[in-house]
Amino acid sequence: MKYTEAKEELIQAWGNLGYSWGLNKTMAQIHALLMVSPKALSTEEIMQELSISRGNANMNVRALLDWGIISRVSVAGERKEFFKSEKDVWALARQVAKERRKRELEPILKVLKEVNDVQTDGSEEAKEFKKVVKELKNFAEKSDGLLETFIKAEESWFWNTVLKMMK
Amino acid sequence: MKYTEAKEELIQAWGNLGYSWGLNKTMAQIHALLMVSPKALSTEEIMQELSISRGNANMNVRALLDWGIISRVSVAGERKEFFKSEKDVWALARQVAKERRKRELEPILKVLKEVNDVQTDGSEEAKEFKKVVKELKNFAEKSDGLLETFIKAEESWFWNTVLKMMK
DNA sequence: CGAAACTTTCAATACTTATTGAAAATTCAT
DNA sequence: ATGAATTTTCAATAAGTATTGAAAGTTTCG
Repeated sequence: MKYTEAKEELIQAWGNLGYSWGLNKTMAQIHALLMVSPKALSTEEIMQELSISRGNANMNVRALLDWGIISRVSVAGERKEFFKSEKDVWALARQVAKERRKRELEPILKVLKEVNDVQTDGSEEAKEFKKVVKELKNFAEKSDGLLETFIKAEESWFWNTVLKMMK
Repeated sequence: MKYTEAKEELIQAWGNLGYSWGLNKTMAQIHALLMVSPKALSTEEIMQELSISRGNANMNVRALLDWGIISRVSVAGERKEFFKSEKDVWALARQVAKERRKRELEPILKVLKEVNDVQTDGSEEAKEFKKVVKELKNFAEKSDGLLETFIKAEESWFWNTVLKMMK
């Protein structure tokens, strides 16, 4: 397989994966592009490589900056901005986990806490409801704890521990 | 807070969470409804409770059956089908992990393997590309292993191990 | 300051995905 | 086999999301 094809295919696949990680397709593709690029790229170059419009490039670059997984770079003698990706996959995963925790887990935890002290009228429905909420809350809290550990963990420590788990 | 409100809110919140787990909103809401219901529900009842059409209910119920997180139930003396959810949150999480592994991780692993033996023309771009692919592949494989362990694990063992990790 | 270089915004529009509801297909008791 | 009960399908359409591109805004430098 030739390099250009391979690059194309990787960007495509990364686009799909990123999508299921909660990014959108273009966001994930820009990210993939910056991942495999040895130098920082300008908006122009991103537009070119992915055949997307200026507006699209701009919006998604900013979203990536928001998520904290790419950063701005100044190039001496150049007026325009360049962007580079965090290349450490581990750091990237942590960042994504952090964002998703904030965006997804926290809201449901809030609801579960609220809903937990519902007034039970003694009906079977209400009893079942309470029971389920309690279990969900327990699970969500444990997951939250696990995620937090992951987010704060050092790479080597984490994988060592995980490897032990997997034995 | 009253029970009916609480139920409403939980279904809503679960809908959102489910969505970010890769289900769609209605799928997740049907699931939430079945989770909190002490008895199995018919398509009619699902339509009623969530104010959705027959077709929509049918399609999403089937998708949930496909994912293996709800099941059919026969009720003596009734001709129509009833559905109930797996209520064990843990089993549910495992099932979702399994599906997502199949749908998301496996395809990217395939691409990474393909793309891994690209012919490097010696350019800096190609070298960087190879390096990044290698790292991604390594990460994806480790994640895959971890997921597999999770999918196969017993609940108590898993949380015990995780709790140790979190110390 | 003035104007070229560059970035951001956003209304219009294209594209994608979800939903409806009625018709077709299936199931099942008689 | 018949037909009532039930489930499934699917074309039409609604709703949601992403993308464009040109205009407005900002920055930088002579």
